[in-house]
Amino acid sequence: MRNGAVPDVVIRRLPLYLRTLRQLRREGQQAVSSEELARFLGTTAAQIRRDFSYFGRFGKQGYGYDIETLIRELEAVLNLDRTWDVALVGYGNLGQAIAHYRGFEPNGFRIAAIFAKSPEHIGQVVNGLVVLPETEIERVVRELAIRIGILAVPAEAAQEVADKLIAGGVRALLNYAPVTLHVPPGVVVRDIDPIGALQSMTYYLEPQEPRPSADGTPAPDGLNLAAVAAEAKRQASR
Amino acid sequence: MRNGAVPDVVIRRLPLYLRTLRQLRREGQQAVSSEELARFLGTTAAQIRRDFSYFGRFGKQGYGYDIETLIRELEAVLNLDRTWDVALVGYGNLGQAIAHYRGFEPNGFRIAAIFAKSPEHIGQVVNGLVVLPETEIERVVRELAIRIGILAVPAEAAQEVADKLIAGGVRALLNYAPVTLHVPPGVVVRDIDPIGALQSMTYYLEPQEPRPSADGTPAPDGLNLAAVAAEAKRQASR
DNA sequence: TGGTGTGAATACTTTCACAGCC
DNA sequence: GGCTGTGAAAGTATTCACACCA
Repeated sequence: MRNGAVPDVVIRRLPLYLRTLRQLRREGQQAVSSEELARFLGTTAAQIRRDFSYFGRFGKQGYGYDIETLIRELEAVLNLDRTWDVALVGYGNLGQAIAHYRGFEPNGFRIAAIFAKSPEHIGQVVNGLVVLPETEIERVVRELAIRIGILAVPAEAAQEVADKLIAGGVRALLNYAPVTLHVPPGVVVRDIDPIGALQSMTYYLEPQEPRPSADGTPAPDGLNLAAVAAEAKRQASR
Repeated sequence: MRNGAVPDVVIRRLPLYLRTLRQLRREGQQAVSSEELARFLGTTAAQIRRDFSYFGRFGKQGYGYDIETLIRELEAVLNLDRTWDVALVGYGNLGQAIAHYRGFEPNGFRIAAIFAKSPEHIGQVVNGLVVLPETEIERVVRELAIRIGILAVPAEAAQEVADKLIAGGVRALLNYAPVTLHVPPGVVVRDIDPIGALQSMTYYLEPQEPRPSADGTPAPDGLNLAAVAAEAKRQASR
C-alpha cells in the first residue's frame, strides 16, 4: 500500500509464509530454517530473512525459526490475532459461492452481513444470516463496525457499492468485479481477477493455432468424451 | 515470469489496459491519451507509455492512441487473437461456480474439459461437457492439445493434479488451491488467493478489538437484521 | 556447525523531463 | 499545442556475503 516503512510486496508475502508454517506445524515440525521455508515456497532464503527482519528478530542462529513462535509473530503483525467481520455484497453465482465457502472462518474471517440487489435474493437465509438489501449497506456496516468488504457484484455496480461500503466505514475491499475501483486514501483494495491472470499467462504460451480439426465436432481426435466418462464411472463403481 | 526482454510486471498490467480500452470502445470513444488512461486505472501516464513502448510505437503525438488499434495490438501481444481451450479440474463448490461462469468465452477462453474425482460428479453434463474422471487428465488434455489448466481442487490434491496436467502438455496454471505449486521451467502459474489477499489487507487496518458486545447475540446494537430485510423487501415489492 | 540478521552491491521498476513529431 | 517515446535519474526490491552467535 502507501508509503509505510514496510513495502507492500513484503506484506503480501506474509500470508504465504503463514500458510506454509501452519502446514508444517500440522505435520508436527518444530523448527524451520529460512533455507527450508524457501524451498517450500519457491523463493530464496535471503528474501525470507529480509522479510522477517522488517518486524523483529524471530530466529535463532544455528537453529532456525521456532514454528509456533513465528506463526504467532506473523499473526500479530498482520492483525490476525482476532476475528474480522466481513460484509459480502452480491448474491449471484459468485456471491453464493463465496457465502458458502468454508475457508474464511478457520482463517479468522467471518461473513457478518450479506447484501444483494435482487428482491429474489433479499430475505434468503444463509448460515443464519438474512440477505439484506443493498440500500442498507451503509447503515448496517456502520452498526456492526465492519471494516472489510467483499465485492461480488457486476462490474457496473462495483464502484457504487464500494462507495457505500466505504461510507459505512469499510477500509479494505476484496474486489471480484473486473473494474478498477477508485477509493480515497486509507482504503486498501485487492483485486481477484482470474480473467486478467489467464490473459497474462497466454503471453508466455506458444501462439499456435488451435488444432485445425473441423469445427462443430464436439469430440475431435476420435476421443469420445462421453464414453470415456461412462467407462471410467463403471470402473470406479465396481 | 523468467527473464525475457519484457518484465512480468508489465505483462500483468496489459490485461488491465485491455479491459479499460474495451470499456472505452463500448462507450464509443475513438482515441485516448496515456494521461486519460492513467486516470481510469489509477496509475501514471509515464508508466503506461513505458509499458506500451516495450512492444512498439502505438501512439500518435498530439493525438494519443487509437483505441481500436491499440486493442488489437495488445491482443496480439498477449496471444489473445484466438480462443484458448482450458481444462478445469475440480467440480466441488468452486469448480461448479467456475464451470458456470459466463465470463470466459467473451474473453477468449473456453472450458473444453472438466475433471473431477468424486464418482458422484463424474458423468454429469455441464454446458454440453461430460465431467471426466481425473485419471483421464493426461490423455484427454494431450488429445485436445490443451495448454491451460484451472485448479479448483483441495490443497492436498493440487500438486498431483498439476503434475498430471503438465504431463499432458499444459503450460499455464490458474491455481485456486491454497498451496505453492512446484512446476518445471516453462510452466507459468498464477494464484488466486482470496484468503491471502484478506490477510494482507488486515495489516493496514486498525487492530481495534471487535466491538465488546456480549457474544451470542445474533444482532447486536439493537439492529434486527431479519426485520431490516423483511421491511426492505416489503417496500421493494410494492 | 549451521544458521540468522544485515550492510553493501546489484538488479529491477518507476518517474522525470524533454526532444521530436503530428 | 498537445502528446508520444525514451534516455537518464531516482526509487525499490532482491541478492550477496559475511560477522556473529547458540
